[in-house]
Amino acid sequence: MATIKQVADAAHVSFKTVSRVINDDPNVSATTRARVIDAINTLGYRPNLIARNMRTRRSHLLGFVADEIATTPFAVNLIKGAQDAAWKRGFMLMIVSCDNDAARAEGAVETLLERKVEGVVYATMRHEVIVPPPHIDEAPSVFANCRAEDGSVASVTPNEERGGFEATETLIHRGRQRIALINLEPGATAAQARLAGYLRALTTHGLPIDERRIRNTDDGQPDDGFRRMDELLDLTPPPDAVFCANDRIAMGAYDAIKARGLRIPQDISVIGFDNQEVIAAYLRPALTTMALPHYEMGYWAVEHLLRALDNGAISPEQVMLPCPLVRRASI
Amino acid sequence: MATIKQVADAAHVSFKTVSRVINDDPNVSATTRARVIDAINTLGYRPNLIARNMRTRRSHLLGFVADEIATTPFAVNLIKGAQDAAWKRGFMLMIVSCDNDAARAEGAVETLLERKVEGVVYATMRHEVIVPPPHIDEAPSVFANCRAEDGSVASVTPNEERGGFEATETLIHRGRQRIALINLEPGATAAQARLAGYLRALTTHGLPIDERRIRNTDDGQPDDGFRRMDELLDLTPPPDAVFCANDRIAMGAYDAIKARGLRIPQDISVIGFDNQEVIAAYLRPALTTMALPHYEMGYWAVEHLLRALDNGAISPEQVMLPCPLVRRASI
DNA sequence: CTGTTAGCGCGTTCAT
DNA sequence: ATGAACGCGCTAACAG
Repeated sequence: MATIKQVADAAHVSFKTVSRVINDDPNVSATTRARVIDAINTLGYRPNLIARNMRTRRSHLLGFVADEIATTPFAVNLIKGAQDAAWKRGFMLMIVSCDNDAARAEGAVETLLERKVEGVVYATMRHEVIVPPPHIDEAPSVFANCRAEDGSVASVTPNEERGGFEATETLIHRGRQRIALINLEPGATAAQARLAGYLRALTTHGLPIDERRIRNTDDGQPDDGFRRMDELLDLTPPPDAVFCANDRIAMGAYDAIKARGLRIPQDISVIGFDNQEVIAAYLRPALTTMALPHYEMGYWAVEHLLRALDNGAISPEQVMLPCPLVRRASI
Repeated sequence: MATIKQVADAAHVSFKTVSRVINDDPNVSATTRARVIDAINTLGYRPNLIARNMRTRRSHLLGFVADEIATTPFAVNLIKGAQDAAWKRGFMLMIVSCDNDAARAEGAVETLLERKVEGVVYATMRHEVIVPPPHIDEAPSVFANCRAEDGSVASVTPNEERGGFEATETLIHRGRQRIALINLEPGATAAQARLAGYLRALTTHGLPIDERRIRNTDDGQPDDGFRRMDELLDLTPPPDAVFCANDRIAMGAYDAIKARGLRIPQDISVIGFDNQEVIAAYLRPALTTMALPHYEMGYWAVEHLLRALDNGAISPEQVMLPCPLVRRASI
């Protein structure tokens, strides 16, 4: 690999002049510049960013620590958003998944710090309240899709309550009156907020709250959705719409509805949550659902980090991003 | 951030001694070592890997370039496999997605090279034959889930033919005689091989090949699967099993089968391909399918890279990994 | 067992 | 407009 010095020799200038050319310093005559560029090309020279960063003490590197990266396809959008924001400013991401292993999380943060990342985003695959991994405070950091209990670290999370509200309101605007909710497993951070939004929508629109129409799942999976939907259909009168707190639940609900010979959306409207594409877009009829803003969260997290680097300080903002409605054919 | 020199001062030793302690050099007396470790801890010292790497000329960094990262959930397993293999050896991954943009791919490779990655894995989300991105040959590289037409670069891909063979054979062992195939869109690299495997299985087991039972899709999506399955069901006699060349096609086929009041697997067996979890595991009944070895490919790619670094040379092996059968309830 | 000197490839400071 | 000397934080090579 050619060095700056070899280029300098080839171009018969000092290596400092080469440095100037690389960094677009105007104080180089056109002819010298041309000669240097020529030498760069013939030698296939490539600046050594490691060396440069060591000197400038800026790595243009951001760490991205994910609690895990396997189960859901959400990671991908989070990363994509983060990367787009970083790439635009000439930053690169160093991504580590720690598979829900605290030791690995700590190790990841330490390694990233040793590699002189200028900031760290810590992302979880499920919306959660977390205790920050050790040492993460040694670099500017942002939590994506999760937040610290004490709000000490900047965070960006989905506005679940408003999502729940709008999902329910969409059903109400559709003219539905007996709207059921099949909620997530009670432990999930999002469960409470989505329920709260559901209740607020009913109240706001003067609809009665019927406890029998509200069900929890054990694990938020399709089998659960099937069973709960089946129970709801036994009610008299049965619901004319159902808000499934995630798309997998909706997937199971579809089967239960179809098994009774009912039609979606003519007999019953279904709305989901998460916009898990492979499910939502492919169900028959395609599922109307609330999208989780993963891409936007990743993007915001990195932008906030970059802003902090510009300003020399990071503000511990707690931002919530909307969950937009994705209209398909199920309501 | 404390430096090695500050630690040395605090411990009243030369900075070289600190260096020895950090690198587990045995030539340090126990008492000195203890004193140094003490200083390290009180100062919160963290070695600067940038500086170390500059000196040792080893970055312990691997580049991971993905053609895109958004549409399918496959990226995640590829990355996970790569990361696990890297982490085990103290390497980190620098991941870039270039969104099918050639310019971005070239830029990504250049940036990675400037950052002194010791090797690059280039991965595609769909099994493909590609022309290598420019400059990638400047570092040891491996293609994952794709290969160069001329075999000049090491590659690891799924054994699609054998997967197609085993999928079909599984159906045959189940006692099925009239096995249909709904294949991918004809342009897909995997389409030919999966078809070849299907044909070989029929031939091997002395079953006739009936052209009418072989259908292509336009885009490999559920709607397509629905239509093709519907056509197949019009045949006399209808197939008693169907090999869907991906799980999304199978998803559509399920709907077509159920719409006719037929039962899976009693009336007709369905086997898929890809093991796209959110679909395969959640369909009712759960879909038996062939898994794509994404994790394994990512793992192999990095291991091969690491082997090459150990050996000082990379061999352009063209490895194919098996697609294991995932038994569920649909056959 | 410990310390000294040199230098990795660059950018910064100052001189010319 | 160009160059020389210096140092970023660390390890290698050698000395003691």
